[in-house]
Amino acid sequence: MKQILIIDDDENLGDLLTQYLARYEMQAHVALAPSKGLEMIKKLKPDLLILDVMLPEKDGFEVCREIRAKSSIYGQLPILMLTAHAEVTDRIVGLELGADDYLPKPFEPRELVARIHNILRRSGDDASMRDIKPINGIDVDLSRREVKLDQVVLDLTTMEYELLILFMQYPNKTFTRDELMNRLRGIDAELFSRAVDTLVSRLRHKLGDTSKTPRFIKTVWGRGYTFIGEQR
Amino acid sequence: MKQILIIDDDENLGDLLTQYLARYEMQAHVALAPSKGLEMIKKLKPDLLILDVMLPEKDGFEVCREIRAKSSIYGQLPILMLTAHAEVTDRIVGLELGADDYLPKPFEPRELVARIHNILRRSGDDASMRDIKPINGIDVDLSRREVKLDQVVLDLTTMEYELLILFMQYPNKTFTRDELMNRLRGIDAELFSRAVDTLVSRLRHKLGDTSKTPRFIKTVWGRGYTFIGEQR
DNA sequence: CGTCGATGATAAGTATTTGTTTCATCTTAT
DNA sequence: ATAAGATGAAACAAATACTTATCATCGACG
Repeated sequence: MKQILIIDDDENLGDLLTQYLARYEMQAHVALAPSKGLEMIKKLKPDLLILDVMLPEKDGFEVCREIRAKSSIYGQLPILMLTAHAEVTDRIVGLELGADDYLPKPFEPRELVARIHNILRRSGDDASMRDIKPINGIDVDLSRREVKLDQVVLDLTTMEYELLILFMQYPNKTFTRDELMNRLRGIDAELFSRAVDTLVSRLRHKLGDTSKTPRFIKTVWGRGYTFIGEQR
Repeated sequence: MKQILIIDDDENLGDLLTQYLARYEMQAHVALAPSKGLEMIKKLKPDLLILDVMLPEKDGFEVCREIRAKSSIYGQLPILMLTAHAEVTDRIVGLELGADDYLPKPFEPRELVARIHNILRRSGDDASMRDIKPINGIDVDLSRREVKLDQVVLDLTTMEYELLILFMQYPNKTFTRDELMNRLRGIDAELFSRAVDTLVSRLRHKLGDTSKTPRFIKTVWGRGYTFIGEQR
């Protein structure tokens, strides 16, 4: 489980984030002050740091600079900064500070989760960054975001790609529509529409798959969908 | 048995829900006002809270916020909110409030039960999430919803799957047809229907079982059916 | 702004599952 | 052995869920 450290003096926000991230299999810890935070980094060895700009003692920029400066101590810890205003953002991400990403407050929680995943992926440490084994003729190159079916490159949309990745990470697992929606969009989505079905249908089509005699995606009637792994 | 607390000032709805949930092995309690509700949480330690948005004293959002804020008192109590209108829903589930799910009124009771199960499952507390021991060549992976018979994956329908799970949770227990009906469909089923027999027959067929010399499901004449555990 | 591609919603058509009926077969009690 | 009730399973009917074409909407991009 990913360990996330949050340095933010807003205790309430910290709690909420902790709770929210828990749903995505991330364990969050909160430090209310930078000094405490730096201490915790050494102990916890978190996988990612969420850093507020507005802090007591010294501001987030300072903290970020310090961490980057002392990389021998803190390593290449990925950092996501929370900015109060959008204007300053330019400087944050660039060389000057070395943060990996930023997010202006107020933000959508799912947006945060998306960014976290992004950063972890870039830093090559995310579970979703594990290589994906070729299955049944489908070959995925995560770093290039390229999918080949029987040596032919497929042109997939974002959703289609994400869905395929998700499926291939858990071959033979039956996903309910809720699960798929949640994993793809980060929150509990509306169930009233056939959005998932449509998406699956589109992906199937590009994979040259048929619902009747599926080569890849099997419909589990009354439950959801399953990506067929190697059969034995 | 799961304890569900309902905070809703509509006494009628509360009664109906209580009754309905009872069929699904959930004991519901109703609090008509938030203050009373918070009190009852402490006493009852419910497994889940159903929270109406429209309430006297203060609205459901307030209550939700309060519960989340005082997690030291209320713990990580899962919350399902009932919203009068669908528009606000985005904010409910997200970080801002920390509810686990929402359901716009009016809703189908079935839908409610489904959501409750979802939430309880996510919070890792659902009985249906328990592992099932392999018995006599049948291996069930609940998280994947996968059933293997002698290493071969079986293709079961929802009802067949549910029936098998139920059987395997209580090997050697003789279920009457009523019991099976009630457990599988959650309602008092008509006693003159042979639906259970048909279902058992179909499951047997997929298991390669025969009623005469049963390997798995034994008919207890005049009573019901028994799933055969390990024999010694 | 207007276009284009991606995604969401809707609905008609189709497929699958599940319930019911029926009848052959089986069990048990006379 | 026979009758009465119970069960098994096939065939049919009803309920339910899925597929996909089509249209609407949204956001990115020029």
